[in-house]
Amino acid sequence: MAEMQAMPPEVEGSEATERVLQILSTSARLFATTGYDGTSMRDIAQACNISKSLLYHHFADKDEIFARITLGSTRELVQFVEGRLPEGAAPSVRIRAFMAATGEYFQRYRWAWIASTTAFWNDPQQRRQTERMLWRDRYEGLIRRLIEEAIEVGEIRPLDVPLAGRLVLSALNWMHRWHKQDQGMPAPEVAEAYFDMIFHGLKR
Amino acid sequence: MAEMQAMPPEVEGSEATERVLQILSTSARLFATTGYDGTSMRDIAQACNISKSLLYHHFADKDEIFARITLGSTRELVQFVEGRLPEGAAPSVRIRAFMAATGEYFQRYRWAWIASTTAFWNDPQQRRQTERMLWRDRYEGLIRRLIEEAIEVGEIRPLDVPLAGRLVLSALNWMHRWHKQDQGMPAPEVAEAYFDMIFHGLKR
DNA sequence: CCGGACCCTGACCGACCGGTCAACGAGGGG
DNA sequence: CCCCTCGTTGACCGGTCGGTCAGGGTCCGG
Repeated sequence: MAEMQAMPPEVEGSEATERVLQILSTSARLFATTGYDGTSMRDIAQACNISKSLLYHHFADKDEIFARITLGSTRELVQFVEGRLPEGAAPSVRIRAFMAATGEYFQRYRWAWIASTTAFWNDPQQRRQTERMLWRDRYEGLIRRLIEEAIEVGEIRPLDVPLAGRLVLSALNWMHRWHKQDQGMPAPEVAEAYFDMIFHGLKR
Repeated sequence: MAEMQAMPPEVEGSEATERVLQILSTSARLFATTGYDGTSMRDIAQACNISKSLLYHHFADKDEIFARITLGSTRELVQFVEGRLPEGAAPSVRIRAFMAATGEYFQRYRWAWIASTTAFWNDPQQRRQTERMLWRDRYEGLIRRLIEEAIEVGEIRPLDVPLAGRLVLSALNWMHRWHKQDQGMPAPEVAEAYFDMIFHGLKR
């Protein structure tokens, strides 16, 4: 179950030819492992076994490749997670599902996820990142709303909601720094273990 | 209290001239904001108002500047935190102090910290990072030992210690992605609030 | 058979990269 | 006075960067 795929479904332009998909998934892996500045167009072309010029036939420039990956990945993450929240369930159950779904998304689309979460968080000149930030805000807004609902129904004690949300997201967003593919606990289980620790507390 | 300083005390070589310190602190800020590959030696020289050649008079190459920052910062972090654990106190109190001290270190040496925590985590060719990794392991070993002690004395329920340690470190290591200087809650308070959430749990 | 659309290529561009080098001026000891 | 050290500089190096360009090959509709 839940094997790793190259890229999330880029439904948008519906112009996802094989070549374009190859370029995107290869670039995602390179961006994730060596960073944006550390990945040259020559590197990408070579890893795809195509000429550098062909990259510019399919994409306007390096930044467009990167933006496609990060924007697409972030948008899909939100929709993926939203689609996996059990409707009508208790808020705490939905928070747990939120975390597990994020873990599963990370496991599936590892490279795109890593490229995305490590990207330009402080770039003064927000390139094409504004739309991506909107999705990111929606993602963060979602976990905050779930926490608020849990407080309202009395499952969670009153506390600093933005900070609690950041605690949850920090645990998830830092996973790529230590979690290995096909080794140790699967990411969704890690996410659920995190939930249990955070929800019930470490205290005996 | 706890105002920000440029660089942690680089006692080591005792050759911390003003110029060297200026180069290190300026480089740390640049590396932290634009990354290693995104920061050129020309950028550093210009930001210091010196010639590029002078950088090579004080340092062998770009990598040495970076290694000095990350290694020095990591080593100092461990010693800083170790020196702030109240001896004889209960393990949970020491865990709280561990987190608060890390928050304070982040606040003081912000740029060096960020450059350090975002550095080459997956570099295949470990440049001069091996010694730094030793300190990093010692830091992670420290929080794990504190958690184990808390379990032994019954303050914390039996659980996956490495995972609990990662939860704590994730919260701290992700702070730089959202915490702003001189705005909002000071970093040590954030760290303590994190501890309270994790230790007592969100559950009502 | 022609023409255009679509993939695809190698040669090439100016800019910038990390790093080197010879030399200069100031200061101090002999 | 000379000479040596030290902080400092601008000119320069080969190589790589992101990006451009003219054109080749192939397939398909007219």
